[in-house]
Amino acid sequence: MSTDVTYERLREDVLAGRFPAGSRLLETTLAAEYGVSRTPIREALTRLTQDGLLERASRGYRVRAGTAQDILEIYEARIALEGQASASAAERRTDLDLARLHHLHDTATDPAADPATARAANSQWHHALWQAAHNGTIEALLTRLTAQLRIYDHGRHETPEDLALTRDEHSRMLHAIEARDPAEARAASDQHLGRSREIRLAAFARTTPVEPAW
Amino acid sequence: MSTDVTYERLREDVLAGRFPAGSRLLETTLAAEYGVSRTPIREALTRLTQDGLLERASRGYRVRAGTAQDILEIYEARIALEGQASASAAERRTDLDLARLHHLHDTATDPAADPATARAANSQWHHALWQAAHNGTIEALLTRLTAQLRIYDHGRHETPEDLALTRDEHSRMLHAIEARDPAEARAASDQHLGRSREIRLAAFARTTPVEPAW
DNA sequence: TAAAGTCTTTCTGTATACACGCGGATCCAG
DNA sequence: CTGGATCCGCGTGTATACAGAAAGACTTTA
Repeated sequence: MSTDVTYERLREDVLAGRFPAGSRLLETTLAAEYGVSRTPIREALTRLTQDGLLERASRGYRVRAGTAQDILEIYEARIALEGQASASAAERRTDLDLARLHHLHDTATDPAADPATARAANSQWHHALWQAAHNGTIEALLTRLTAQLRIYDHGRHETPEDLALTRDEHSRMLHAIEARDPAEARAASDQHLGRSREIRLAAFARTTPVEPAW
Repeated sequence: MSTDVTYERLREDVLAGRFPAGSRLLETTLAAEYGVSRTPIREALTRLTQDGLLERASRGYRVRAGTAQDILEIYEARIALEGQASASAAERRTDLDLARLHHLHDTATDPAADPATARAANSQWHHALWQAAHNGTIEALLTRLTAQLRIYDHGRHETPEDLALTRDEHSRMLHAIEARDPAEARAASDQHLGRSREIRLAAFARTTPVEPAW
């Protein structure tokens, strides 16, 4: 019962940026901190390493310090996979998938919603899209890749213009999927994610000094 | 020293089909079999599960029994990623990358080579292609996906016509990469993998009864 | 004062112990 | 003979013990 819970907790803490950049994650320390033995901690750490969220250090582990190059790599993979997922969704979506996408899209674009809610809805919208592709393999890969991207997101926040663009691009993808037009869905996905990549790169450039201290 | 070695050994044994289909992999049994304690076995099993090679059973683990649906899913992901990798390789390949690809291609197409050597060279050729894309993320994902496909390959063997077609398709990809033509490289990759998928599906249909016994 | 070597401390890797839980087998009843 | 309940054994989950290795500090020497 403890190992899965521990994994989830540790994962949340990593993704929420609760570990100072560059700090060492030690099995012994974490075991005491989470009130379990080293065994579940060990398993959680290896899983998180395989998820690409942590990396081994000389003594323990550390949160993976991403480079701009990593962002480019991850996006190249994500664009390829999510483009395919969008095309597949256009071909294989059920009416229920479509209703889900519409609902989340409406939630995200509700002018009365606060930014946090809108952001969560946008994130869930992507998940719903992957589900609509009816390919569990691709869905799992995309879940992993976007989790890796979240590491770069600490302290980032969208501007209203970003949100408006996101809304329009999601809208274009949604219409293509509704119309069962795979090529258009893929093109819309590529456009959306290409812009998303630029935003993340810009945010990264803004927050990262030219020459890291280490 | 033991855990990585154990993981490699176990992985090889799984991929080589040394565990009877549907048989249970038990920590205790494997620990005795490999002459180590349960701890390294545990870690190897969780990693292999995350690799998509094993799945949990009620008591232990079992080699993932793949369905035709799984093959289609994996190929959909692989085609998307390897198409992107081919395009990226066309853009970013170094002369060393190109030399590697040529060398392996020559080895694979050497009429004096035995089938096993040619097969190994073809497999290495794909690895070299992924490297030439200079995207470690995509390379890692493709490595995992093709490992999953190997589970379906037991007792499969290419016909001479397959090998000839593979040679021609690799050749087309190689020329596109050499000529730095991303679109052509992607198209050639799609064609190659699309045919590869059909071959695997046909082999699967041939070896799998319509209604499984379980 | 700086460099090199040693020593201590600490963390990991592996093994093992112990308890819980699930599954199968056996036995009883209908 | 079949359905169900109970009991036993095996395997996993978690904790812990122990040894080996590596990093850092301290000492010694040039």
